[in-house]
Amino acid sequence: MDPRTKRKQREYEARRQEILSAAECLFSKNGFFKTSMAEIAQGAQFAMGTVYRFFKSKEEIYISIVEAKVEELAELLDEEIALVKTPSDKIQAFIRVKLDYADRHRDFFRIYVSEWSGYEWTIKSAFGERVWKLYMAQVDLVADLIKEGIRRKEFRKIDPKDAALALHGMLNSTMYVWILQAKPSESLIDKRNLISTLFLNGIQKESKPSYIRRVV
Amino acid sequence: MDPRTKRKQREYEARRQEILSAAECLFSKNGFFKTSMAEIAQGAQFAMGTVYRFFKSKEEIYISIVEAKVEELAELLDEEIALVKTPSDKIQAFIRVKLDYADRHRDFFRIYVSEWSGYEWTIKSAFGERVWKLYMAQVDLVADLIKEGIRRKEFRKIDPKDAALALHGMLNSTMYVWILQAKPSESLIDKRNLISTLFLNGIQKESKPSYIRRVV
Amino acid sequence: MDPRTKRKQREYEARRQEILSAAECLFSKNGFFKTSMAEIAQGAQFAMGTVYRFFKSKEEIYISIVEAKVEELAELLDEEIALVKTPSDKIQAFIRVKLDYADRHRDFFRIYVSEWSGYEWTIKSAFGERVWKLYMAQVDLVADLIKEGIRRKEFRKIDPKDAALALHGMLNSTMYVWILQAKPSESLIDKRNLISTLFLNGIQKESKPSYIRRVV
Amino acid sequence: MDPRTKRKQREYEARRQEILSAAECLFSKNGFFKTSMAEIAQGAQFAMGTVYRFFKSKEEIYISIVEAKVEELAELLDEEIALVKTPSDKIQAFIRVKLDYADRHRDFFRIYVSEWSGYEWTIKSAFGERVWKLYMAQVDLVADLIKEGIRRKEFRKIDPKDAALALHGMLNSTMYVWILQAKPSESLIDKRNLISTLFLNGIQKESKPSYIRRVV
DNA sequence: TATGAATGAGAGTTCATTCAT
DNA sequence: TATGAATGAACTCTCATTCAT
Repeated sequence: MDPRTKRKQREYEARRQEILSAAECLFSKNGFFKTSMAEIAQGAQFAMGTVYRFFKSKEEIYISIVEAKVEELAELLDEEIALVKTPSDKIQAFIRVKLDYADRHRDFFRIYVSEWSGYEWTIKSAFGERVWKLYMAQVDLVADLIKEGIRRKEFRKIDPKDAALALHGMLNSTMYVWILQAKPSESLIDKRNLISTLFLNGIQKESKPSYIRRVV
Repeated sequence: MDPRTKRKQREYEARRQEILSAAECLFSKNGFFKTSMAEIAQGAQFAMGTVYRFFKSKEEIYISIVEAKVEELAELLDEEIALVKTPSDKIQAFIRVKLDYADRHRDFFRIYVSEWSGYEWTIKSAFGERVWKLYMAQVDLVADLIKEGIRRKEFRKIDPKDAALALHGMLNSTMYVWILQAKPSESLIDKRNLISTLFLNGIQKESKPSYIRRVV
Repeated sequence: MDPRTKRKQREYEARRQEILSAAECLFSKNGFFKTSMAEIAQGAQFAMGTVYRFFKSKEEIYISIVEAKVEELAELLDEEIALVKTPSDKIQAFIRVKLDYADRHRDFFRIYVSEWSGYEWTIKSAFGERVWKLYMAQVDLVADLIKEGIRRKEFRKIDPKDAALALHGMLNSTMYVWILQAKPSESLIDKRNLISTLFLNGIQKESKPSYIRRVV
Repeated sequence: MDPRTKRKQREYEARRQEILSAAECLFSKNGFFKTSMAEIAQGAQFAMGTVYRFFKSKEEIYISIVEAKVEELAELLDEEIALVKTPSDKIQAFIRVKLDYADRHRDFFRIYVSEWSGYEWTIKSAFGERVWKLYMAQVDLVADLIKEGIRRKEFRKIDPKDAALALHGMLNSTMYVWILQAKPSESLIDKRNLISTLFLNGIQKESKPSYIRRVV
């Protein structure tokens, strides 16, 4: 490819990222509705018209932020889950990676949790649908792990989707309250053992000795 | 009391309710920001000025809806929990009552879940604080039940608040997805056994035979 | 006349006065536009509908206040001016009575000055015209005194109307600044000698020894 | 400076002036409260949002009009007063310049007089304070001239501030009535001699032959 | 291509006035 | 006659989006 074109593409991407960064910070602080395009443009050091060259609406910026991060998270989850064998271990990895990611992207997770259960009703668009699908893909990922666990007789016969949803909720509410605390007394990652234990004990066969590997 | 005054009070309350009803429906459908006072007034069949005789701002309407319902739910929870003895049974009652209430107040729970995890950042006011406290009171209620269970050696030694939060999340995400389905294939109350089993197995002592009473 | 009818009339007048009193106080404090009918009604201890039985609009209340007081002042001026003989003395009496009246009706004079030169452009009605005529009648009263003084060769040949207007302005600005002071260091009546001296010296024949009687 | 930037500044200033002009006309005709932002925008041939790019509130427009003109007048007064020597001449210059300015800025003086004595009670803000100070600076300017006249034994021993206030009032009421006349039979400047004579005779030492220079 | 001034519909809120009780 | 709840037009101000430069 023409190196000139390449450089242009790189620059384009860089500008796009700057806008997303500025917007992420503002959305996280003030919410979607109380953040204005003027603020986003100023935060990204661009004129408003320029912002509109990259995103056709405020809504699209919002969706793009969520999409990018959720995709990144999805990849991370896939990678880490692939490293271990048993469904139990995979679920533990899932929990660990997700909490860790939230720990490191606090700003974004403010938006994430909010989107997951708050804005969905106010942002109805093709994009909203796409984000929703990404979310549900995460739930389905866990559901599949549970299904495999049931097949292996490690887990009890429960509805995999419902159980996956429950795990999602446990993680979300935990993250939510952690985010609200101005100075979290403890790292979010410390909640990992509680959630792992709680969830795995909850779905494992009663007979099976509940052994949760403690990760240091 | 003067019967005339009484009737007036009744009428006042009736009108107030009509406004709250209309607003609840609209907030539930479109969210707080995309619902206008003009829509609320029209929905309640009143002039805008009339709405302002009952509520001094849009925010107050919102808060009133949440507060009233959350308080009602809190009372229901208290009552039902008092009817059974053991922490396990009380937690099961908690889950049942909450899912049942959501089943019967679908519109409101759209707002409830939204508020619980999305709204806090955009509306911070004395009212917002009050609602937040009501939410946390529910979490604390469960935390106390868990504490008691731990004291009785029925539950494992876990952080009661964190566990309570996890249960809250499980319920919320379950309700959330159920609400999003236009025509729920099954009643929300059917999820009760899954969540009860999952959560109680999760927190109970491993030695103890996990016995979840099936409620018919 | 039927004594019953009489009592009714007395009561009617009493109610009317209560409304005017409350309104005067409020207009004086907050101005015409920032005073609401609800406040006036509440201040007079009546329902809003009742206020409208006595005055057909907020504007009419405003005008009525001004009219009543200006008429009272006009009568006082006539009486006091009649007690002395020379144009000089009459003018001094005019100044004294007006300042004294302002001293005693501070609230009203806030409105008076305001009306005299502020609100006229915002309140255009038949009533506004009437108040304007009352004001100008006061100017004409002084103009006539000056005319008489000129005829008697006590005053110089100047335009009586213009001179009268000038006196009006001197009084107004003096009263205005006095009213604005939260705690006037001195009584408004103390300004009398300055204004009398200034104005009479200004219009008297140069040859004539300027003798201003000092009133104790 | 970059010529492009310069042109932009010029255009910005031009637009700002257009808004101020339209507002001045409307405020003068209908008063502050009965003039709506929609009318101002329409009068200036702009969209409402555009008006708000230049002024952050209706109040700020109002204040800006008054401030700009009062400052211009203040400069004119300073200049003209500096051209003559004696306090008497300076006071005459003051009167002449002010009447002349009113003659040429009729619309504004409607607002000026109104503000001077009617507005203070309804708009109390940092801006209002500023305008009030500008007004009082004019009074103080005259007060200083009178003080100097007293020191030179040209004027009688009177309170300089009170006398200055009286002059202000004479000018205001004269201007006010002139403004109210739809088609003034005579130019406002013709009142100059009356006011000068009246005021200077009023404050000059009796012994001193009253010599008022007639300006052609 | 980048700009940011201009747009104008629409927001929440107020309040003089009316009228059923 | 007295009430005060109801009205709804009008208010000030915001901001996502467009487009001439």
